[in-house]
Amino acid sequence: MVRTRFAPSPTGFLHIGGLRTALFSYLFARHNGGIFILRIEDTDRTRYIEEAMTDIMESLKWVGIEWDEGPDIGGPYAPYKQSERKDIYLQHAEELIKRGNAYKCFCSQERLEKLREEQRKRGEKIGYDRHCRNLSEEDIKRYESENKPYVIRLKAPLSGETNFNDLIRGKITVSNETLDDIVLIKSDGFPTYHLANIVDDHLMRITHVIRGEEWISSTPKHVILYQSFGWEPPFFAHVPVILAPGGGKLSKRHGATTVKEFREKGYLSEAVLNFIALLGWSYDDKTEIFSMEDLIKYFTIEKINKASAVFSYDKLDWYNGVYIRKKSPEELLELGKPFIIKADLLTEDEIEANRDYLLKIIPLIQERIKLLSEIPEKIWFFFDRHFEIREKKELVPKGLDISQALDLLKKARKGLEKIETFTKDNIEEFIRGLMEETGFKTKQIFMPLRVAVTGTRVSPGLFETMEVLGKKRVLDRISKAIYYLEDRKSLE
RNA sequence: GUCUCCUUCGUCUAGUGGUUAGGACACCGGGUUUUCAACCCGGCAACAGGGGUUCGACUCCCCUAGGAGAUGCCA
Repeated sequence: MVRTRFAPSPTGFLHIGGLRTALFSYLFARHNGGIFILRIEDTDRTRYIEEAMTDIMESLKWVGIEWDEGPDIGGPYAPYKQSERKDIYLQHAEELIKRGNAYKCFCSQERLEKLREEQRKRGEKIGYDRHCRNLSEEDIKRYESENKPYVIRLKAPLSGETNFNDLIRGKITVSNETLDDIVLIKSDGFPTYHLANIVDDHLMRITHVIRGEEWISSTPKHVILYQSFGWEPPFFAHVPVILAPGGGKLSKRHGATTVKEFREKGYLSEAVLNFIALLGWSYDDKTEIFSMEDLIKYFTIEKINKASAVFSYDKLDWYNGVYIRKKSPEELLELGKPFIIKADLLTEDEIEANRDYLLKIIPLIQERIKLLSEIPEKIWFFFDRHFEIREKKELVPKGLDISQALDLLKKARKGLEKIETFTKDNIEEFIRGLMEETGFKTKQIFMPLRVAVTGTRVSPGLFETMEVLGKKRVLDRISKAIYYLEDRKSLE
């Protein structure tokens, strides 16, 4: 039985890179009918952020990643929060000391810093000098009786080499001389990532460790840890990182970085999911659109790329447009609601009261937006409370003068008024006729009407827009434009 | 500095010794058209460099360069 886990530390909101690592881990488990576990690695209380755990869970759920065991739902190997498992790690570290594979180190942090500084200065390999590795029994006893603070370190082999087989990169070998005696238990009694992670992965029967490539250089030490316990290590797969456009880490400077931010900017979860799945993984040479179901069906580790991928906001935007166009008006309205409210366009109650109207508006803008957050700016003019002719000058397009525009608007008002059933087909029939009658070019006739009715020169199709607005609004707005032009008689 | 990993169009990628090196995004051009989109058609554009191995290398090996990560009582 395949068992994978996502093991974030709650030091901030879930990053898009973390989401992808979680996704790959999740997909692998699901593809193989296995179990996916969420484990919170909160062993660094100095960086702990209260809201982080909630955010991580909400972000995962948002894209449809669901765990079978986790801190909120428990499971056969609970608890799934490392701060609640402190004793387990301590016991294991002591076990290692007994086996002669770990030792107490009484070196102060000051000494270690000084040591590193000197090593750097002399251009030597930087790392712990194993000062306490062979302390005599008496020294240890003495320090202990003095209550001197200590950490527990792993005794790494001094010679030979350690290797492991990475499912993505193949065999990775390091010379043991380059290894350090890593800290297992900190002086505050909390375990480090290395210990807690290995102990939990073993205890929780994790079969495949799928994590970011920043862990590659730690893995040999982890392998030694497994060996020291006499445990069989799991399979490892280190997935490439996501880079910012131009290289380097993805940061706020480039745009959204946390899942929460993407959500708030108006990205759809399907788009984010589809996009990140294809960042470092591919199915074939042509398929671009994948649902979660598709991903589960097709996902294999072999198709994960070795090289890191650069994040492309352009492509994400394209995906978002694709998924927005797939939505029904009802769904899109539901998704757009928070954005409409946030932009102060309508209140929650107003949205409900205008539900049918909005459902007719949505299809008109659906293929014109890439982000949900663009909805308010595309539909504002449908609401009288906000309506104004924003681009008044455009009432009189190039090639027409004011009196011609006025004449046109008046004729249009008159004709539109006569239309009994105000449908786009009937409107079109009339306006086409008006074109013939006046002899004006299409642009010259559409633009004054478009500006009068929608307030700006960019809008959805005129006939559909008019139909949705309804006869009364259309006529009122045309009248408004006429009064404006008559009043001015000139447009400076 | 040392160690490890990585390297196909601007970007995401397909490719597993013999291909006109394919697709997608972006970009450019055209079509449709009522503005903006959407849509359709077309175009631009890549095997980091140098050595090998081989009848033949994008594919295998080595070196160099570039990039990334690690080098923490952070994960």
